[in-house]
Amino acid sequence: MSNLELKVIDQDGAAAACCSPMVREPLDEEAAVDLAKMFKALSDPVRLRLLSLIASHEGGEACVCDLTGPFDVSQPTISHHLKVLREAGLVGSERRGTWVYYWVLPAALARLSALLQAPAAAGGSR
Amino acid sequence: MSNLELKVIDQDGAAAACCSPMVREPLDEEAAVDLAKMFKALSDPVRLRLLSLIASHEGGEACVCDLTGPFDVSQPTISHHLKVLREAGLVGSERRGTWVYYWVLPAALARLSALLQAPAAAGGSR
DNA sequence: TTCTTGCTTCGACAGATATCGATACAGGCG
DNA sequence: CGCCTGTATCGATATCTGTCGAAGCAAGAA
Repeated sequence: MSNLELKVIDQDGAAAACCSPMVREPLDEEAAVDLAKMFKALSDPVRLRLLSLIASHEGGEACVCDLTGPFDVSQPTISHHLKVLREAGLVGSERRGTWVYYWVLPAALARLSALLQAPAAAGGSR
Repeated sequence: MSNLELKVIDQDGAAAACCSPMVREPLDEEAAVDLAKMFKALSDPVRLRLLSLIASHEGGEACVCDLTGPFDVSQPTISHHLKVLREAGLVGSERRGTWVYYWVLPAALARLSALLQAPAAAGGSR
């Protein structure tokens, strides 16, 4: 295997530096509790789709009115899921006049992504 | 913000090929349901620690007897969490004589990691 | 065989979660 | 001001989840 270290490019100087892959060393309990909250926010199909809708929306943000259409659930339920995503630190939001806009916080996703970096060829699967 | 594009270094040419980042295009419902199951398996602190314990264990695998010690929960509970991880496709297991061994399935982690690849500077965070 | 050890399954229960309709709040428009 | 629209919160409820102790199963030892 190459001797290149995987380097995650430092985005806006944030995140990604904090978390080496979990497959390299055991997580301590405190970190596990923290990370589990974020994964829990991702553990619902509606929230996953909301997140991807927001992220892939033009300008990187979307108002709630753009988000209620594609789903079969009621508007209060969408609002609930957005709150969960917000409280998990995965999205930010702001009211602008009549509408409320949501956008993804990339550092949070990057943190989780880095954590799950698999060793692939490294350790061998068995 | 900088105009640098975030480039994620291609690690060992593996994974990351199957799933483009969710921030690029909306997830369809079927994929969301499937992925949500995996994230749900990661949404518990005990399971996160179990996974990292298994992955970082010598040889890339660990028997259940190695996994019960570090936790405050009962052994049946550990067994339950291992089952959840297994049914989510995140780990494999095999009985070898007296002991049962678990190992991480790197492709599954890689898939999730790729999905969460953030565009960072690309779209702009707001 | 019987005993012991390692692990899984079972049954129960407390607490969390997803969902809804109803209601409240915030802001723009007459 | 009153009304309408967009969004959040409330209260209720059915389902899911994490946890336990007890019991079951598998494999080696005596």
